[in-house]
Amino acid sequence: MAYWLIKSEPSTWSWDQQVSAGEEGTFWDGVRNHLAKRHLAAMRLKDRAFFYHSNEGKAIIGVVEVIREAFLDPTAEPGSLWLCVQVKALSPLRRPVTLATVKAEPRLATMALLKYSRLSVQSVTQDEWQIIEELGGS
DNA sequence: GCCAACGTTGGC
DNA sequence: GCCAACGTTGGC
Repeated sequence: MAYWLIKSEPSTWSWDQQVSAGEEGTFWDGVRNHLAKRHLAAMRLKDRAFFYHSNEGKAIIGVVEVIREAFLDPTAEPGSLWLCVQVKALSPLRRPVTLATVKAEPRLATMALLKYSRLSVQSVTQDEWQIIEELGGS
């Protein structure tokens, strides 16, 4: 199983909204960056992703599961090849892991979140995943 | 093919 | 509100 991190501004799409979407989940659409697209394409059913609130919140707040692998993003211009996946909320972290906490943890110094702060779909290593789950209280 | 201008993202 | 990082656009 692979691990990811997806970002959303809570004013656009929040963790609470993701939870409200329930088992059906939602299309994770609107990604318009080629590296992010490659990550979407590499996602497999049952992969997990951290849900990160950017701008307001600045914290990893929950975990989602990939419930449909990459398909053409219906919100993209006709003819373009942007992709999206479908995800559903799995569980919140008991304690959100803030950006400050990630920065303060030496073992997370190489995380994409710090290095490529503007990338909206990032991959997460298994080590990073476990450390963040620990920090999040699970 | 280079690079300046500009728009967007996202942290502070 | 500012600004750094980065992607895109368009003139040359």
